Amino acid sequence: MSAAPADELSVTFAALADPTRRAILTRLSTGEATVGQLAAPFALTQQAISKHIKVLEHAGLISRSRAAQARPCRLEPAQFEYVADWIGRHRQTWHDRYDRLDEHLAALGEADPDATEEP
Amino acid sequence: MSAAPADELSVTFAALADPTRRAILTRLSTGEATVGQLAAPFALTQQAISKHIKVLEHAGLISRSRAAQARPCRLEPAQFEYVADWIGRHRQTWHDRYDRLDEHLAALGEADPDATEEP
DNA sequence: AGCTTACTAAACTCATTGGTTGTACAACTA
DNA sequence: TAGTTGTACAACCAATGAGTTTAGTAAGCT
Repeated sequence: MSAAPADELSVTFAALADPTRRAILTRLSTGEATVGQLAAPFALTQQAISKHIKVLEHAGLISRSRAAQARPCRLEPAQFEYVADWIGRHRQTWHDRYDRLDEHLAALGEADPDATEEP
Repeated sequence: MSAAPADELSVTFAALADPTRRAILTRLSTGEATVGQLAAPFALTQQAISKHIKVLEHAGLISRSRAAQARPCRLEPAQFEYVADWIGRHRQTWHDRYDRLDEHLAALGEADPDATEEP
């Protein structure tokens, strides 16, 4: 049955949900690198890394240029902003609620039976 | 061959990589809700939602209590902080590099053929 | 006790994913 | 030109994931 037609956020989160790909991103945060350079630290075939890179590229997290035979990769920050934004909004909403709950608990701490509340 | 033994960050990102689950989280950011309440808006069986909830709980993004037969769910903010932190660090690193690259390009009045760099 | 409500568990599809090998191809090097 | 380097593509496989149906449990209602 399979799920949704792959919305952008899902694709991006899915791309981040793999330690190998996150390691690649971490490596790229120190500068551009070719597929071979990225593959070197891993006990995986170059083809496997190539696939991971394709996933990251498709998610918009990296982009690639061309330099002779090499295809150097670099981070694409806009997509990071995108996911950071989504997370941030949810975190914020929670904090808002938490603050209200805090007030509420503080109010209850006064042992005032008049304190009525609702969701 | 299957990859890693599911590190925490991977599990959490994977949990976020589904629009249904993100919708559930969005709903929960407006307050606690039971499985039935969470299932209502979706064209999915309640069992499917129950599975999604289990995934979110396993990822530490939500927690559940008990109220009669109901199992109300609520957001668990610590995990949001965790992923926000990871994203934030990478975004920051990139910004640092971008700044340096900027300086670098500015400093580069004329051609320097091999400007390779590393950590 | 029996019925209903709210949920969980198990068994089964089917599609996707992460990995492999083997091959191909384009761009440099000798 | 021939050989090497850097990468991609295709076919395949095992494991996971998202969904279903069918039961099963547990708490409240009458």
